[in-house]
Amino acid sequence: MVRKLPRDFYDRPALAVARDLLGKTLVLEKDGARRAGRIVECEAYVSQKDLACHASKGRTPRTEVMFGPPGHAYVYLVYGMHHCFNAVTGPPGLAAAVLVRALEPLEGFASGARTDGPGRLCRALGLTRALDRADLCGNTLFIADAPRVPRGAVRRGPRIGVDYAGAWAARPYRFWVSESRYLSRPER
DNA sequence: TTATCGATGGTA
DNA sequence: ACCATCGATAAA
Repeated sequence: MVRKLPRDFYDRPALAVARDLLGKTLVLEKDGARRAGRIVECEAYVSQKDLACHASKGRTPRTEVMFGPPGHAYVYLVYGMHHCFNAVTGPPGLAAAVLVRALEPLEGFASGARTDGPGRLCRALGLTRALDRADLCGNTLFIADAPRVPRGAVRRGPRIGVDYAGAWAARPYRFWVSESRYLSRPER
């Protein structure tokens, strides 16, 4: 059994957390079933000033968790049907999070289940807003430590689907493991 | 293969 | 009215 990431891991800038989450293992234990996948793609939403970050519109019931302590889940519904999972980062008062966009399946997934894409991975895990605000240092939903992905295997580029965010949309806040076959967008 | 489009509901 | 998406369908 590998070590669960401690709260300190999340208590850093979202960009650092995003980069370091590559290679780590996202685990959901539910009804005695354990599902786990290796994070191969994620995006940082860095602060309230980040126009692509949901918290940029201020503190609301939905975004409240991002303003709270690090190491909690922010799970929301997009387009009326897809859930997206984020890990809240940084100290209380700084609203930031990392969106997990793709997993390499490791354990417990139905055969043929797809984990490439933020909506698909949540569906494959059975992860919904029931776990919004869950403590990632708890025993249901957490991220386990795993070997660091070497610098040469990490790529970064603009985030997906945030063209409305002006200059923020162009910033290279998306990180992925080069040559993974499980990316939400094929590489090259 | 790429391109386009509709589903669907919480949020503001 | 707007989406941090996805799957189906059409075109080529």
